[in-house]
Amino acid sequence: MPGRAARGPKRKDDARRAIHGSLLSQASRFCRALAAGNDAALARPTFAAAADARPVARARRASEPLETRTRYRAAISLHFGHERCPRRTRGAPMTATPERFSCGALRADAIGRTAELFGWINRRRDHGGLIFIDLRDREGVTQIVFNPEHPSFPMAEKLRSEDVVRVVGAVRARPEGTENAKLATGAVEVGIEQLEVLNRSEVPPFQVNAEDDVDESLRLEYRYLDLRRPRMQRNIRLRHRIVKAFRDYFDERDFVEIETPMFIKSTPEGARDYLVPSRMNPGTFYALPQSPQLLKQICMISGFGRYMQIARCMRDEDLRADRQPEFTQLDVELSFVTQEEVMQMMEGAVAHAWRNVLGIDLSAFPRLTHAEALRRFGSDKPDMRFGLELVDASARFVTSEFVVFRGALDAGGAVLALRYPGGASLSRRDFDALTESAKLFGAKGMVWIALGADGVKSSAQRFLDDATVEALRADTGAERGDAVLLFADARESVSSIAGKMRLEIGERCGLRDPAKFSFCWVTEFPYLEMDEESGKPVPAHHPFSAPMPGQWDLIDSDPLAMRAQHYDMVLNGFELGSGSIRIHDVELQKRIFTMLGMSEEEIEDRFGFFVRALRYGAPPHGGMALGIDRIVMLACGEENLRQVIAFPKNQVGRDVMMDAPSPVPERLLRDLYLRSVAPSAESAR
RNA sequence: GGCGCUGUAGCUCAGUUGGUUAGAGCGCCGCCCUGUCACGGCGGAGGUCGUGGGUUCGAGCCCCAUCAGCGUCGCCA
Repeated sequence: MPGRAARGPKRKDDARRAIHGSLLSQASRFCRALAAGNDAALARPTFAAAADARPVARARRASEPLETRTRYRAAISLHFGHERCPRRTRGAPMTATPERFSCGALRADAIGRTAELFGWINRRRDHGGLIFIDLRDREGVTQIVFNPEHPSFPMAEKLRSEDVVRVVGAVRARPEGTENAKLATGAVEVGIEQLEVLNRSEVPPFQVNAEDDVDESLRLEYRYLDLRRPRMQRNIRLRHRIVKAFRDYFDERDFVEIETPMFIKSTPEGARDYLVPSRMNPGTFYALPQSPQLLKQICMISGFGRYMQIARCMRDEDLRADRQPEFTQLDVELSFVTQEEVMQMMEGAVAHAWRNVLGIDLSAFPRLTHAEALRRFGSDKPDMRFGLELVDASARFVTSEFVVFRGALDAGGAVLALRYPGGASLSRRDFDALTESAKLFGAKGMVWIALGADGVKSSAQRFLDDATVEALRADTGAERGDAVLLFADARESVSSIAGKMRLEIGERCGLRDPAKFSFCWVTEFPYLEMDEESGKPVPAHHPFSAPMPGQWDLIDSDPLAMRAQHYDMVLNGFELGSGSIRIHDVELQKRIFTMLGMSEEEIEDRFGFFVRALRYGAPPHGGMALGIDRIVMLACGEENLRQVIAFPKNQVGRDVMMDAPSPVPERLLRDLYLRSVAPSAESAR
């Protein structure tokens, strides 16, 4: 017995190492190809062939600024997707013969064996006297051949796309010259022996076997068909492996995954809550968690020391491409840690996932302070994939006669300059359009300077002397053929405008490469910010973060100058998540609440349970939460979260497959002591 | 709540200055085809041009309103 116990784990370790090793070698091949820009190795051959046959589709794709995104997706598909050689062949043989195979598993070495395959009809090629079927399952596609002499031939003539069948047949080499190099299983085919139709499919509303873009609400309505397609199979599987990598990483470091409740107390701060009425407690409501923030802090007070959870969170706010009403966080909290230790731990987790899932070794994340991020990039979530940093050109215009700039400067504002590589080739009309997009970001205007080969042109020519132009050129690092854009306004708004224009320029210049991953940390966030509505200071994030050491004294003298022990992880211009060292001192916590304008009673009512917990030996602690959906979205090269969530909501929070939310019978409302006052379908009629 | 884009066949899309019977590719249906693999060939069915109103001799096209989808600003401690 002791012997067996000792052998078990060891075997498991060996297996893990073996899998690990094979992944790493796959991954490094992938990375080498990416780095070498080896399109031949990266592009899906079927995709390339499709593009040739469809000039219209090809032209549309070529006109996309992010054509590289498609290339990247195709590349990861090769390694994680539908046509990948299966990592594990599931399902050992049920009997001696036939052996069960997945549709992506058959290779030359299976020739001569009898295979049993289950799958969907991907495509039927009927030659009258000979029928080929591409049978598809989650692993790939295998060609089945029906000869007219075989009794199943008439059945094969009736097979249609998405019918579900069981097939038994002999694995054999394809006749010489008919091998298909585009297919992993292209060397072999299965000669039919038995065909069993397990289920029929109606004609699907869109083609499951094509990579075409289909209207997204139709995809959502028939999500099960959409999920059958290689792209979504790949995304959801990649998601699983990233989540598993996180769980493994934290498990190896003695973290405990603790499930926190979905029905909790509404703490009316921050986002709008989703509410759940309580039948057993008339007139009262649970809230669904916006995050397990207080619960994970209480886990620290409970002495768990190292907590993690793949946590579902819900926020009832308007949606965006990168915001769903329910989403998933990698939630982490540790006791007795410094900010530095939390950051190292989280950076390690992400590096672990990238190495093990994507096969990419990340170097240490650069760090910048909040102030620095705003100054250099005009954003607290800078896209560090490219330079084109903002340049403060205020000093160049202090004596300028240009009223617009002088006005902004005299009012304490700033003039910011931005290099536009290759921008000199733009026409006046192009610059006008660019100015319009700047105005959409809130700019009052934009001055452009084109450093063309035939001289300098500008929208503010007569206010710019040669020395100023030369100075701006030197400041921004612009070269002949580039343009320099100038914006002037109050410091905060001009920074944000120029920051958004920087992204626009980066996009136009193809610098936002989805295959490039530029992580960074942003630190030293302001503790408080001025709420424009109320004119009162409010926490820039949440009221449980601790200020930077030694800054408590500022709370009375200069509260807005306080910095928090708060840090954000940023990837390619997306905020992946934030964390902080928390307040563990009950008096300090109450002082924050009080400063936010809460009375003693309100504190007790909303946070009494938490304040009480802090009194009983709460350890110093801190942590972080990362948005899994966004991480997976970027890892998949996708542009919106719906592509990495199996069953997402649309922009108004509807599940169009289930048709939720929906009205409920009056009786259910009565049980909950509820009455709807919404303008109902009835009253509308 | 504001702004922008989109809405034409089952799907993806064209549709000229407002002018006869609204087109293409894919899919679907039928027939033919023994080495295809986005098979091929021939034939066919399929349309409330999102909806309502207006202008006009005449509207897919112009105007107004409205609905839906997406994007975005506000919002998201």
